[in-house]
Amino acid sequence: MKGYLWAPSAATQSHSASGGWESMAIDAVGNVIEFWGFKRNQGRVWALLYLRDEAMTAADIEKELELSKGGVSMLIRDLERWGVVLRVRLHGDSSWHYRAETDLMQMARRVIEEREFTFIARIRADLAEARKLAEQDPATPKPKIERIRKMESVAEATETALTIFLKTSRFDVGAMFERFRG
Amino acid sequence: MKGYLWAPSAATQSHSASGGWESMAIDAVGNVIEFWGFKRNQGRVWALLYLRDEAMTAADIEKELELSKGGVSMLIRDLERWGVVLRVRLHGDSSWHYRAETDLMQMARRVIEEREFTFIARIRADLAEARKLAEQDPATPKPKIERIRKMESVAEATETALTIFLKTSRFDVGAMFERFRG
DNA sequence: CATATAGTTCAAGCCGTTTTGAACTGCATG
DNA sequence: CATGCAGTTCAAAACGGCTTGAACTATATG
Repeated sequence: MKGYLWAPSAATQSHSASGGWESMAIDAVGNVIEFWGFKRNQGRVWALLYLRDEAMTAADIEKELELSKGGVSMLIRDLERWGVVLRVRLHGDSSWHYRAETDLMQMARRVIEEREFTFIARIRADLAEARKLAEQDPATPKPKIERIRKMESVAEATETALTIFLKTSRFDVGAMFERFRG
Repeated sequence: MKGYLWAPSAATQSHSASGGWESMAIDAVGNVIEFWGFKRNQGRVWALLYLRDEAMTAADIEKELELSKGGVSMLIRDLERWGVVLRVRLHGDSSWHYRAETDLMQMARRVIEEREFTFIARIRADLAEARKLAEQDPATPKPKIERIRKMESVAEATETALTIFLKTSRFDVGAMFERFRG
């Protein structure tokens, strides 16, 4: 959620990728994924592998996406850890090849789930703690405590939004309805 | 959506604000708001004014939050522009005083609405354009076009999620149901 | 085992964003 | 109209995250 300044759309063309449209699509995925709080290039690597639908070497990726050796290594490590890229050994070749595995959305959901929820939970805890302390001090005026409570509700709303957000990314619409039924 | 590394919770204590709990609450708000893609200190300034529930001068804010003169000026300008902080002239005093106005959520929704939607719309347009070009080239294999389409659906899902997310922040649950009814 | 090539690590550099602080503007007051 | 204080502006500094590339490790091959 930080992307709000933008280079002209058609600007990033011609790289080394086949058609201009291929890198256009790849960059687009990079942008969505960055929006979700991941690195742009993680999205680009995944998109390249997914689009090509073939096992590529790190050297290939490095060349196509104009990234550094070390960078590719780290990006792939992340993607592997998240299970969206698979490392395969190809018949006679001595080097590793990489292949896009699952849908990106799945991994985005999983990672955001563990990452952002702890984050929001921490904020909520801090606010709860602050309110507890405020309540303990008899000098604190009642309305002030009420305002802290209001602030807590902002954090709660954020958490709710995030929950729904993740549920949606799972396309599990049913579960979302349940939330408002109980 | 980029906050995932964190300093110890109890660390930021004791500033100059009255109780430790006050700055704890203020920082918490700063963190939520940063999560939504705004500046941490925009959230902190708003939170201070909201918690105190009184009109404060820029100098007060500067002191309480340990910010620079210039910084406070710019932060307040932003908050004013968004309509969450109001500038008032107090009886005999020659300087301006500032007061928290609306609920933060409202402004977050408004700003995100205009900012993030254009962002996602642009990504979708790029992907659509890429697919169009791919389709025009007869050499492009059908499955590849299908994969671009799949990528488009990721962007679409993101947009949907964002919509629901904003609707939720408006607590307009009814409208959200409509979305899946039509 | 020597050599070559693939892959990893991490300190240093780069780059975009935020903050600072000094110069400046505007305004009220004596 | 000189003085002082509130508020603004903006270039430079600080900060933080990402990427680079050189040194290093691991692995395959003759």
